Amino acid sequence: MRDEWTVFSAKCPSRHSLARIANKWTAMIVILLHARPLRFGELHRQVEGITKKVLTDTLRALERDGMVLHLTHADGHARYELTELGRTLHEPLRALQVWAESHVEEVREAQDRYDTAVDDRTLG
Amino acid sequence: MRDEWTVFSAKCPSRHSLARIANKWTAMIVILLHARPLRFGELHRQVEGITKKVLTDTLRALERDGMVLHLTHADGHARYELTELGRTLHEPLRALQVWAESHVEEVREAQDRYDTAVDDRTLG
DNA sequence: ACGCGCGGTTACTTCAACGTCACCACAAAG
DNA sequence: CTTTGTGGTGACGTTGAAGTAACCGCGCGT
Repeated sequence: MRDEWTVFSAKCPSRHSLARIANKWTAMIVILLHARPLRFGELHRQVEGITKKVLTDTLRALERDGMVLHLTHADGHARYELTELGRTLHEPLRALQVWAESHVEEVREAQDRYDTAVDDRTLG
Repeated sequence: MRDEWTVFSAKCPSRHSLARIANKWTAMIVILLHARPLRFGELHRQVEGITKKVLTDTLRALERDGMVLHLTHADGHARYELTELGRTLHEPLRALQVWAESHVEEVREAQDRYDTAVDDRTLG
């Protein structure tokens, strides 16, 4: 491998990490787990639209990459929680959420402009 | 739509924005374009492993969402560049790159631990 | 005039993500 | 001891994202 070990080189391991964290499900799960450990069903309800399968797959992937732990608590229930490593992800991912929510209008307007421009071109 | 207008509600438009920006190709393109406007071929060479099709698709999507412009410069060549809106994305996405590149080792170790733990379980 | 590289587009294929549904172990409630 | 809810797993099908390859108009060099 050459010196520059960046996400821009296809085979650099950081490319895999980037793909894992630059992902909407990862972002939502990490943000929720940052507040407190959650049970499977709690996550499933809070992340609207995710299926049980995708939720389990994502949680397993996050466990494998060392961002999430699955631990049985004192009350006998298992909960998912962030590892040290996972905690360091919260700030950057939370920034994405903030961006997405605070620029909704600008994005919608841009889409409208783009779509009517395309319509004008195709319809003459 | 109810009051809470967050990425966690499936039909909130911010969910679409989150999906667009929480994406490895988006991240790489925005980071590169932040330095300076680039031509198609320059982007294609710098984002290793991306195909022309995926690159065009991603650029069109970013144009539509108001993050990127496609402008012909004084030298007669068209270049892609960030809009005002697109510039505001650089910092959060750059943070993802930094994270990915600086935690390569920790992630690799976690994967090793996870995989050997799974092996131990399945192989007895 | 001719080939060549650039910046795509298009048609078709492949593959990974995701959805659906059935099922299961376990625990608590009735 | 049946029923209900939780927390999954696994098989299977579908969709959408991405890969492949061929092609094309344009400008540039020769």
